Amino acid sequence: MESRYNPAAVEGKIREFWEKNQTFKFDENSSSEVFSIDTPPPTVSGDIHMGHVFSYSQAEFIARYKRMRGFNVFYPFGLDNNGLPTEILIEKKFDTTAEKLGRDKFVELVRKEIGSYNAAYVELWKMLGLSVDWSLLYQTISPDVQKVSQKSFLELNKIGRVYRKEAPALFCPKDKTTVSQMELKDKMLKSKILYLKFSDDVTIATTRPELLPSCVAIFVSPEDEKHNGLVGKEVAVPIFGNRVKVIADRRVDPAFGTGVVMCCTFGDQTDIEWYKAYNLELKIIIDEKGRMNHPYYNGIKIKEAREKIIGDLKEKGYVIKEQEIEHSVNVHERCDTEIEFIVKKQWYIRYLDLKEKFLELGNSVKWYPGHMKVRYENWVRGLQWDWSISRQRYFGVYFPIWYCKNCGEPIFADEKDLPVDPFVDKPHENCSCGSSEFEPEMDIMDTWATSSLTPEINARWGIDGKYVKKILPMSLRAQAHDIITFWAFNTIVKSYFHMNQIPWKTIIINGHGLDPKGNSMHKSLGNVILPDAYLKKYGADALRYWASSSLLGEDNSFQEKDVITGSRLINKLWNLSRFVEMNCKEFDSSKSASVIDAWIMGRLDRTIEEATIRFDEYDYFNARFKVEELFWGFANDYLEFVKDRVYNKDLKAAYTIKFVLFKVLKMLSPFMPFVAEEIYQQVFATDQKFLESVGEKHRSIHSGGWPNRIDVNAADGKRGELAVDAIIGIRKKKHDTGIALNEALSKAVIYKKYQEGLVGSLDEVKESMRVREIVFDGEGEESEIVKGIEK
RNA sequence: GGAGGUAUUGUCUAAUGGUAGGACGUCACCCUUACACGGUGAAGGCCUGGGUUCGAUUCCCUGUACCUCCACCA
Repeated sequence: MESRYNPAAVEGKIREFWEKNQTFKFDENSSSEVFSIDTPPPTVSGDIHMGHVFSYSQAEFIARYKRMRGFNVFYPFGLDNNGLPTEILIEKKFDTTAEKLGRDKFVELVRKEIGSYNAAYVELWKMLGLSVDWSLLYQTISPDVQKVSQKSFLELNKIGRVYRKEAPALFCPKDKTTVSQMELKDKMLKSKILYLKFSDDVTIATTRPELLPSCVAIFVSPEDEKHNGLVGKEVAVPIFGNRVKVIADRRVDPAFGTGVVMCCTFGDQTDIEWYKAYNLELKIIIDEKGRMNHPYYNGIKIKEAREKIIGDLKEKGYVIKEQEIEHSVNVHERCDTEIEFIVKKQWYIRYLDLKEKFLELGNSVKWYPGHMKVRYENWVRGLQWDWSISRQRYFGVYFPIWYCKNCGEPIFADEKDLPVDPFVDKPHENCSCGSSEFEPEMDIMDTWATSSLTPEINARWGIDGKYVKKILPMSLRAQAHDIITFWAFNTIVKSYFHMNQIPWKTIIINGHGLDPKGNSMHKSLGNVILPDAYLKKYGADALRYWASSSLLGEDNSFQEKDVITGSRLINKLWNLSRFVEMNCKEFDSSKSASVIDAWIMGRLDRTIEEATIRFDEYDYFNARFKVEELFWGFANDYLEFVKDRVYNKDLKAAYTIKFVLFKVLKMLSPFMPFVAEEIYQQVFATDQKFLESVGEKHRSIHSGGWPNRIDVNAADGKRGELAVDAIIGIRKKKHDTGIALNEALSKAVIYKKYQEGLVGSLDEVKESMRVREIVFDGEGEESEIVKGIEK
């Protein structure tokens, strides 16, 4: 072995070794129980940062553990490269927009460009040592996945779960697309609130004066005595002069503004509720390009419209008061643009009637940590809308639909033709009205409509179906907590509709990797930390060590020192292995009589038990913690105590060291797979005699052989503990009196009460600390063992 | 406004109904034939206020702070 561990060189070599041996290949013919893992396909929209490293590593520890436990692990990977994020990526790169290029050219450009991003992504994940079966790689934009997604849509249509409806939709004027509830965030914005005089007794405070032409009613609170008298009357809208009714509704807060609200179609969600509840008129004044289409404005932009009408209102004396306020508004999370409402025909998935069912399904999945289920339940209970899946964008999965140019009827594609591109393909038959002229559905599907199908995609449902029976429901879903409400939820929805079962038996929810100050990493904050430099400097194992440094579900800030700690552990493991290579070539695997050997074996046994229990609960952190605890005791105490025995050709001590290292290496290998594999190959794989003694037969350390409990002599182990305490006591005395640890002592004095307990292990204590004679004298304090030492 | 989570030394993070372990940093000592990318040792901590208990950092309640999600914001 090299005297120094070189992660960069070793990791490359080991990756090749795994690839050549197909170590992580899912074995289709195996009779072993399958463990299938559903992992998030990362959005291909920018760089992979430490946050990704953090969460993906955590699922990976489980994959490696399960594989070693003998499961036939199905561990696929996906790339989410359709939809808006991908479009924005390419638009930025070429400083253009889809609108400028036109649909066809734009889609072609994205398709061409996306390949290089994919490759870079996969490369980095490989560098990090994800034990994925890369032959199972999927992309959400691939024809196969489009097929699955379109099939899902057709199936939902068959069972009456999709419908098309003209409905108010959240709309982003900048991206020119409808967005879902999920894509909104709050933002504090400075704004003006105007107090507008509608009549002598009606003054309305509004931040959206430009919506005045779409004012269809006025609302007051039923408890508002000041304005109660107005209910039922009609009031004229300033400038436009049309008369609108005053209605009482409890959604009005009499204390806000003037206590009187105008309802415009639409300014916010309450407007929509009122519109529905009171069957109000619909006045659309913002078009799909985000421009005002009311004649008064003549096609100008929303912000310009606001300026224009404020000027007009002031001029005509309608403005009583004007205030600067700061209020939070709904903005599109990707571009920070204020959200508008438009009315449009959209495809929806109808599921509001199934809340109870979804709660029940959520209950049949095991959640780790358990409290994450509550978030899911809150989301389901609070659902108010069906799922809108239409997006007015270009690059994504197309709806498999055409509309008859004559009668407008939608024509659904045939399942056997999937995937279809409605812009290129045509229906096989004429419309029932006789027309043969069709136009394609212009919209694409919401990306979640596709990524909610990852279990079905992995199972190749609708492709060749080859894994449907083998892997569904999947054993495990791993994801972060921020997308419980859509990814986890929507996946459950789709699995229920298509498979009538839960998508996975267990879900683990990881936290976020944060920046060193504890803030989440965002490009806009400029605090994104990329793994590349750290990967180069410390290696993948050390980064993975950081990723395993907090409990499942907890956030953890990235600290370089944690990576350094990981590389210290790696270094120690390496050097200890070198010791074994140099000194433990010869060994005797028969039972040792040493109580100190029994002590370390006892600790090893307990560690195996605990690490196994922890891992089975997806508590990788404490599994690692227990093993590490044992390892440092093994390296700094046990090895130091028995070194002299090994130098003096004690072959049983040599075997004990080799044995413990072997088991520790196995248990650390899910966390630091590269160095573990390298040591396994160099020290153990070629040692036939040792492999036979432990019954090991795996080519790779990761292929199997998670340690089983070992047979230990508990009584000897207990005596060993006292001997170790005595040794540590002498070591401390040596330190306190300034005697070097390797210096010989003529005598050590141990308190009398320990005499009995040390019968049979005195020689080992003497040998470890190089003491010629041990005598017993004195009573001593509670926890003290050693009274004194003499040179 | 609602829901969930978190609060441990200078920093990051565990465990625990009987005053807390590790890492980095700090200090002291040691180049002991695997490792100075090392070893031995030291100093340093349980957010506030209640309650349960013989005893609480740990359980319960309250407050405060922070994080996440949801709703609202005329």
